[in-house]
Amino acid sequence: MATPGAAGAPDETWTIAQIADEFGVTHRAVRHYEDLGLISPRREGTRRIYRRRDRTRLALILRGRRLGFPLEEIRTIIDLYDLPRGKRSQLEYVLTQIDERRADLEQRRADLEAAIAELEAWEVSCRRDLEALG
Amino acid sequence: MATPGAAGAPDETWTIAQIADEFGVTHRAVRHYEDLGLISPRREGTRRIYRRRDRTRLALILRGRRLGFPLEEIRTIIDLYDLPRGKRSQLEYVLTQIDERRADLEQRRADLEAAIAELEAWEVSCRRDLEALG
DNA sequence: AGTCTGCTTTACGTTAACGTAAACGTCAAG
DNA sequence: CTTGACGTTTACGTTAACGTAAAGCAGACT
Repeated sequence: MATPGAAGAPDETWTIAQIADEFGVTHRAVRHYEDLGLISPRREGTRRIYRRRDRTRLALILRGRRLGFPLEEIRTIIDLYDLPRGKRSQLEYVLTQIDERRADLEQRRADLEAAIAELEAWEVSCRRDLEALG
Repeated sequence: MATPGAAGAPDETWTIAQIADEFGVTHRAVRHYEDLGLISPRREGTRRIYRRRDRTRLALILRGRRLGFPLEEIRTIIDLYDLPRGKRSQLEYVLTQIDERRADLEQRRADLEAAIAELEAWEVSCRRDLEALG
């Protein structure tokens, strides 16, 4: 679509404007993520070339951001994905990291559920008051 | 406990150090929330006096913060709690606000579930690799 | 009286996550 | 060949959410 070759080819590439547009962020933001080492697109001369792997990472970054994680923390998380997991010690390290992350996420989930439940109870009470008014 | 009167009395009060300590934040943070209008403790002379209502608000603030909401947004939310909900128009306004908030929270929940599911799948794959190593 | 502890205001400093110009390269179209 | 459209680096600006002095009051202890 963006480059020659069959649609959906595994070596499809995009420019910075294309992915920024597609993900709804600015080029500045994308370059910022690169400065912090969250993505590292290839270069064609001086131009940045984004591939599927970069898109995947960007999606992870944005989700992490929506969840309120600081970019530095997001970096350590997605870096874990690329860690060589051949040796036992590395696997065990990844597992402990996963546990930490999950504990964090579970805490967030608890907060979320509480907030949602509160909102719903509130809504019910509002609707009841409304009906009482005719 | 902190002031004369029976424990659990509805007019119990606390100093800034006490609530800051109890909620695990700094006095500076608490005063910052006040600067932004998120809490407004009574004064005894020049000293701030915190009551149950302030504690409730602080709890809401901190949960909002854990959820990654900006303080300004948190302010508009908890201000809604104190809105007079006598008239129909006010009730309807609150209901629309509740809907907006809930849509936001549902989005976050989706992100959260996705992240957790991903982590779990990853963990399974790691454990499988570990077993393969003996 | 002196000193400590706890609280106060005022105000500048800091970090994160970009925004926003400035100044320049480059390739295809007019 | 000049004009755009798009890309690049460098660097200062901005907002949020506090941190961190600095300097002073007020009641309790010694």
